[in-house]
Amino acid sequence: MSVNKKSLFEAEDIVLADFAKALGHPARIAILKELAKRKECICGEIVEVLPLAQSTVSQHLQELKKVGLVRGTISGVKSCYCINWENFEKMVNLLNLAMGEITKQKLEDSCC
Amino acid sequence: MSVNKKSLFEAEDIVLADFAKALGHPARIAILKELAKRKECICGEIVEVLPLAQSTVSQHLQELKKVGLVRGTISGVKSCYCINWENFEKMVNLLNLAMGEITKQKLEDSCC
DNA sequence: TTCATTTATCGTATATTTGCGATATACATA
DNA sequence: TATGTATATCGCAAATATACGATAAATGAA
Repeated sequence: MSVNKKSLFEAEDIVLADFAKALGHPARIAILKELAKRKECICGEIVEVLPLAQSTVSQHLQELKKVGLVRGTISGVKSCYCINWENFEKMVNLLNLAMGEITKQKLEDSCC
Repeated sequence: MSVNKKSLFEAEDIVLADFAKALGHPARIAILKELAKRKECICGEIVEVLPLAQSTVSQHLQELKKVGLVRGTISGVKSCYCINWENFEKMVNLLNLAMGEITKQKLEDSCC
């Protein structure tokens, strides 16, 4: 891949693809579910629940942070993670919009 | 990555992650939109629309096929692609379920 | 101050993805 | 039959993702 062609696509599709990619690993889905379920959202608790090394979990957290689905603040030795609801809802809306747009076109007779 | 740890997660999360991963590239989102929009769904038309080489588009199509979002049949020289609505709707349902489950837990007071 | 704890980051290995050109295959048509 | 067209697949290169252990940084506790 000498060049990355992603930028040549529609801006909306790029944003949605980035969100979807963030959901594209079961560890990150599990993390989001875990964050939603808890109030404390401490990193160590997530590490305990997942079958991965601490450094790997930290990496997945950074990735979720990168696309804005998760927010993290340091409170003493521990760090506190939680879902960035504003962006999470933005993602859900984008997903619904795109999937809805596609579904709307569903025809009585598919050609294959 | 000496070992692939994905199989250690919840089956539902794995399925959803696979679907999400398939949506994780703007080319594949564009392909799905294009397939939904057209009746003929011929590969060449998709190649024309996308800023990618024919072989690359073919690869993306195969990936969508692999997760079951797209179905392809050969009709003469040309091949005919279309959305596999059964699986597409399965994906939408899984997405809604998981995202809904997470959103439901949204608390008045986020800790960070 | 010293030690333990928590977490991020670095370095590294390996796997997968992305992308292209070249080529093979299969059909349609002249 | 020979030729052109459409598409899949192969081979390759580069980029990115996945995963871990080791280590650094920061804090809290003894």
